Amino acid sequence: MQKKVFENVKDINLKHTFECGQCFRWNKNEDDSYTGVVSSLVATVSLIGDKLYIEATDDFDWKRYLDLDRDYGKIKKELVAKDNIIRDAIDYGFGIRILRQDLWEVIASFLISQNNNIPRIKGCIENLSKLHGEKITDDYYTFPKADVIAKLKANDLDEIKLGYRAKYLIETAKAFEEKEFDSSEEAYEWLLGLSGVGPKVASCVMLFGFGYYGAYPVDVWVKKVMKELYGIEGINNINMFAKKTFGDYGGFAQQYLFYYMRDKKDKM
DNA sequence: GTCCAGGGTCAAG
DNA sequence: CTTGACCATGGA
Repeated sequence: MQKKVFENVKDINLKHTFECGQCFRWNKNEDDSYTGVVSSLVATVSLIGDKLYIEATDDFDWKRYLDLDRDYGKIKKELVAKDNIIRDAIDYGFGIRILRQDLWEVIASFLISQNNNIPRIKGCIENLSKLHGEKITDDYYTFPKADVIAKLKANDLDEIKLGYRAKYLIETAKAFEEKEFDSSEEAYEWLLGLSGVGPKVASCVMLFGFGYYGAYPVDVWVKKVMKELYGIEGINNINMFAKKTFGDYGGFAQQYLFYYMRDKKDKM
């Protein structure tokens, strides 16, 4: 076991970060810590005061993964300065941090997410890992790599119950490669060429996989929050507004708004 | 039984 | 460039 402690950590809350819909493999424990699979390790993260404790089966760059070097206080301040409406959403999910996740896992996960709900997405991903990932400990398996999925036939995924998404996953696994891009536009166009990847999934991958923080993924919840809080409808109007108002911080703004809208409904 | 979920594809207008 | 039927699955 590798133990690490990060002291004086600000602007982080584990529930906000792990349950804001950006990741699907972290689960809450009874003591409010979170256990999840990242890369090829299992880790448990707990936050006590401003100290972050991490216990993992292997060494890992947690500072990068948890984006600990970024000043989220500054980002929140600038967002509120440009748009007063987002204040409630930021107060609600004040501890969100955007994780630096593995590119392939993000592509595959959000491909599965289409027209699906988060509990079921998590179930699909867990079953996919159990069936085709590598065993780490008794209960935890790695997310299967693209070349493993690429070798499968459609019926190899039957018991995962991915529905029509199964063929997208295999086709995209075949086409996937770790690539370098000269610009974000080029990366986005490459993503749109993948099977089962449209504007929304590609935006999520830009944000969560490539770390392009100007991305503003629009799903049913963001549509809802844009209509109810801003009175804006239509994908083009939403995109224009987001670019104009949030600019390079669009991804952060989107996460606060998404979490606010989606989590809040459970408490009404 | 109907509606909905972090939508995309494809054909038609 | 936009619109709409269709796509599997399970929970509400």
